[in-house]
Amino acid sequence: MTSTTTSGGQQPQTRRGIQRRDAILQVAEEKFLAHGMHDVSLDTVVEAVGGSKATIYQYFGSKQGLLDAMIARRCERFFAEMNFSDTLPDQPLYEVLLERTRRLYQAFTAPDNVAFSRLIMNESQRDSTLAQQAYERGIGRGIRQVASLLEQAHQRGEIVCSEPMMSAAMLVSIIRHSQWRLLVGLPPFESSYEPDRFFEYTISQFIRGMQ
Amino acid sequence: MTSTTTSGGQQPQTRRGIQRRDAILQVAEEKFLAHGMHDVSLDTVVEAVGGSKATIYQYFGSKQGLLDAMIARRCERFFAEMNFSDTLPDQPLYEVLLERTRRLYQAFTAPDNVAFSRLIMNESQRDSTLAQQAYERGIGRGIRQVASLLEQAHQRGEIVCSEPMMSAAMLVSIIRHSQWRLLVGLPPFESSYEPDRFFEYTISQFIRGMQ
DNA sequence: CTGATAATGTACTAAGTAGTACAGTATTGT
DNA sequence: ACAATACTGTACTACTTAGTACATTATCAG
Repeated sequence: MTSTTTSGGQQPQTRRGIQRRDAILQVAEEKFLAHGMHDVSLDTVVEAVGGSKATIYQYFGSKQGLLDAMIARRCERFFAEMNFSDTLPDQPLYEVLLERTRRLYQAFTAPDNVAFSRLIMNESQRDSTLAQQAYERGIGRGIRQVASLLEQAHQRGEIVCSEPMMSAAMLVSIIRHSQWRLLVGLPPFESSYEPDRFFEYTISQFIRGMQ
Repeated sequence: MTSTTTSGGQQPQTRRGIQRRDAILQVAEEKFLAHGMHDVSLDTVVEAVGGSKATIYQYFGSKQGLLDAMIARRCERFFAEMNFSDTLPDQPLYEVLLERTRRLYQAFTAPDNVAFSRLIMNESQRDSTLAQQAYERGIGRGIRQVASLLEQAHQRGEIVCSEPMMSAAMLVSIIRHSQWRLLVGLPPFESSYEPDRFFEYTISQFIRGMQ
């Protein structure tokens, strides 16, 4: 994850090779996210992308290597989405948290990211380091950023918050909860609330608890 | 899930058959939880439990049937653990919620149940009804019960809570969050808090938000 | 004890699939 | 244009594994 994707196979050397590698990753991502790694054979991938397995083994070394590369690629994109500020703007905390929560919610409940979470979680049984990094740079980062906002609001005197990480974890975990529901095919909230209504209510109560 | 486990294969007719069926389920459960269904072959199961595949197909019809029976069995046990009261005892709400939260936490973070959640989630890609039922009777039930407690506390005048389901979801989702962390091999909380300290802090803030 | 039925071990089949060898084809710098 | 090199299609192998056929052995009611 430090070096973009060196492990496994050789890097392509020609323009065509680069395009082929990208196309393979693209198709593999679709298939793996839709059906899970175990239920997608390399022959299926080859059939959809054209070419042959030789190319896949050339660039990725193994099926696992292909999955790893696909995961690394998706992580990059996802972590880029998560690039929020962690300095508290000059607005009421309520507005700031509402906006931040909405954005995190959007990111975590996008269908592709729901499927991606499932994949990551499955793979964590084989090797957990990947899932741990995805956690730290995904939801974990979201929590730390919210904690930072809370700490600044505390220093500003807007709230009293002795344990920003704990409070932030409480708030952000409701997003993960919605993701979990979507993962098993349920609507994102217990009753058929609109997200906005849920967040407005929740964040109100959350902030009132720190006053 | 309505009829205990009829689908798939034939029920055993002799005492020995019943014992064999149980032994197979026991071993399958261990293996499936530890490594995931795809990475455990029936030959592995047979090797561990003795006997032969013929017996498995006799009782369960297919590998999928064995998994389904194993899941049904675990669900029964898990749902029994979740059998908490939903009438508010004559104690401070803080005490009640703290106790309830501790218990839910115990249930959801027990290693077997963490592994079981992973299995359920994987299977939800193939057929989501099972995962949905597990959700509704597991964490969903926990949320509804907490909501009921909140509603009673509201009527008692101890708190103001216009949307008990929303508030309950906020509180209970932190337990699922810990489960998720354990699932990927991280410690259950962001920093190395003791569970009790985390819950005391969180529930205090949670209740203060409803006053 | 005995016949009927249930359980199970042996020995297979059939199918799918990860991974490879190698020859032929495209690409690219000069 | 022309090597040199990178790429890729064909055609395989080796292996795993879900599922089955059938003969043998255990169980049990009367």
